[in-house]
Amino acid sequence: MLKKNGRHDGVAKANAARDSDWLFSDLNDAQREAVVQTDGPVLILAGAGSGKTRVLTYRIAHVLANGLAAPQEILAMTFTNKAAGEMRDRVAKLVPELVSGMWIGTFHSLFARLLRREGERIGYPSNFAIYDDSDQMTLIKAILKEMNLNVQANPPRLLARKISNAKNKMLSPREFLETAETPDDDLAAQVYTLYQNRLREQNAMDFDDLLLKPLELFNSFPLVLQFYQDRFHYILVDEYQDTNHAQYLAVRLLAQKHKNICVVGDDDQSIYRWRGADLRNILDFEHDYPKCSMFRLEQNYRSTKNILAAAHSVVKNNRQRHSKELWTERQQGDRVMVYAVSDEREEARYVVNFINNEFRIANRNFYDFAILYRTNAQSRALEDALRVEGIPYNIVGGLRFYERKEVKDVLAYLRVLSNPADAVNLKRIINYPVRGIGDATVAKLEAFARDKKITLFDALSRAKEVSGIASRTADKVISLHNLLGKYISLQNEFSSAELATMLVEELGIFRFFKEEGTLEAASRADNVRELLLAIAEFNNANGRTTTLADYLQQVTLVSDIDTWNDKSNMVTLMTLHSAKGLEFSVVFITGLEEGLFPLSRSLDDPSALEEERRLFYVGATRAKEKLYLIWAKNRRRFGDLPGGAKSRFLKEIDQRYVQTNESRTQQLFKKKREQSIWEQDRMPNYEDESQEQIEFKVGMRVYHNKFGKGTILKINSQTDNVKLAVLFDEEGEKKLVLPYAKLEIL
DNA sequence: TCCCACTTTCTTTTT
DNA sequence: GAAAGTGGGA
Repeated sequence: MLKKNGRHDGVAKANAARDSDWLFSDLNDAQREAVVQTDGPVLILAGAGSGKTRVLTYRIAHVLANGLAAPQEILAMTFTNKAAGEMRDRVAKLVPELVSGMWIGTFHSLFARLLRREGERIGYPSNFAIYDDSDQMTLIKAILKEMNLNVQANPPRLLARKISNAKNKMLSPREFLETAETPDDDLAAQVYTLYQNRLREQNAMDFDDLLLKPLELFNSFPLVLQFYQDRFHYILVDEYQDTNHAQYLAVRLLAQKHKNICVVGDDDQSIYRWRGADLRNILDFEHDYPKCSMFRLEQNYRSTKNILAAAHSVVKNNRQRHSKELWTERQQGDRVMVYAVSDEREEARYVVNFINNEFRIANRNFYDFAILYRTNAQSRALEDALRVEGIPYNIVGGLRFYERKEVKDVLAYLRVLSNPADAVNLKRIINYPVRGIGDATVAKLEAFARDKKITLFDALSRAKEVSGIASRTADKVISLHNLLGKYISLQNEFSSAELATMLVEELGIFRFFKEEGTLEAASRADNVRELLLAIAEFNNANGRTTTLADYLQQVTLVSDIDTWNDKSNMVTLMTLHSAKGLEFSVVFITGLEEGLFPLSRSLDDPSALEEERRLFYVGATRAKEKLYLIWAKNRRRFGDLPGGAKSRFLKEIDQRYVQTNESRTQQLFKKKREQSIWEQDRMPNYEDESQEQIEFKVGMRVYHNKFGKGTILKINSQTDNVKLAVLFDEEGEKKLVLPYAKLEIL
């Protein structure tokens, strides 16, 4: 990404002239060749930081400026909305008058658009719902219940994964059932069958369906396929290494007529195998499109020589890759810093110190820094340290706004209004706010609906007919149906923002939070307010004609990175996965321990391990000037402290590019060992320092950084975790688990 | 049907 | 230490 260098200014001035100056002034030879080769299939192998987005956007601009195609004849697919938005903006800078009408977006959003237009043919009315992971999980749990199966013996998460894997292999429920080899798979196939039926009944699709249903549509309706084949003269795919089989097939079908398909990718940056991404799609491109042109972009404009060389020395250990090495004209730069620390808290303190140091020695801003980790759970200790130091930070991922309970509740109403067949969301709100319709009643209604072959929503209106539902309960059910029915018909008269506002008012949600009176309820109310604001904003940005379904789709298909604001001056914390495609002056990769990065689950699977290695490569190549790699000897995971071993990736780095500053504790340890070499080697036990459990006694005054001061009432040390009952002066009595509660003795 | 207290799980990564 | 799930009692 070359967003901040001055070269773009010249570009902005260029207009859509036939012979475009910018084509020559802004691109290197390889990039230019890739841009002007517009005919036929093109594979661009673009290394990290080699300007692949630039090539894609210039290619689109080139096609448009030279009249090779009209905007609506261009289809460009990415994986995140952020990437799509960036691409659109950059094309707009080059050829401002030619951008509207292009299909630029994520696979999921573009395919959803296609399905809203054409899905009716395969039985999906245009208002179909999109189920996210949690909807999916809710549905699977309901199915297990229906099948009288134990949730504990059959973890819904596992089933969801199996179903998704089957879908990614394009196996129908029947095919999956036929190929099932174990009883577990057999069961999964049965759940899959019901799951797919329920989705259809509820006019809903999950994320996988968004990619698969277009294929179903194309296969059943060749004329529809033909229409889109004719339409899209130029097709471009970003991050091609992350496409799965369905995406591969869809792209191939769409490109069949004009064959102007251009894919950009880097096999070294393929990190979504677990989501069905198939590396073969990029490795076999030449085979699939025999007459394709191939271009390699190997000049890196981002990182220093040291960073690039260090990253390469790791990734070259992978066997499944095109061999290649990036080069750069940039300076040698500092060596990559590798640090060993005692635990995650020290790790966080180190990061904070480094940030402060970088501020002193180099003239940096907060947005120059990124702290990367393998799992979201690692952010906590880092956040604590940043907060203590008063460093502004921004977390990408973690709890999303749209995943908060109160937000989901209101959204659930809107989703039912948009698609009344959506039983997953209807069940979510059927007793929210509490209106005396319990599980037993819902179960009877569901049975009735199934028996009469109607939707749950329609069953609500006939509650009186359901045997076993008391008359008073049936009245409540019917009044809910009336309420929903009223708003469903109001949809045509009011914008979705107005509708949502009226609904929240009528439900008395704010009143409900106010009565609760707690700080937490107030913040929940704020979140609902924010949601209403967001809906209004969406209406304003996209015009009043936008439907509720449009808004809900957008909400469901946003990713964490889409909402990240790279202009705010804050340190960014995020997972390595989220960091793909970004760049920062200074990058910290934390938690480089065997078992965490690479993750333990991948240790015995060579392909998975290679993917972890690519993830390391992706992380390291985000850095422009400085790269810090940190590992901790002890890290709290699952409550206990496994002795962490240094990640193999650290050992694989060519030491010529590395500077290792042993931590103070490690030096002490080394010194001690030298003094008494005959003594048994033992890692210092940091836990003993921080948790002198014997010190706590009943009656003692203590301090907790959330609850304040208090007195210990009771100590229960029978279990592994010592539990304390403490009477806090402000907050009253609380039960605390010692290893988690950071209690100080006063 | 609802509420509270207790237990269990969470830790891969995401459209 | 949070969130989600479970089970007993009102």
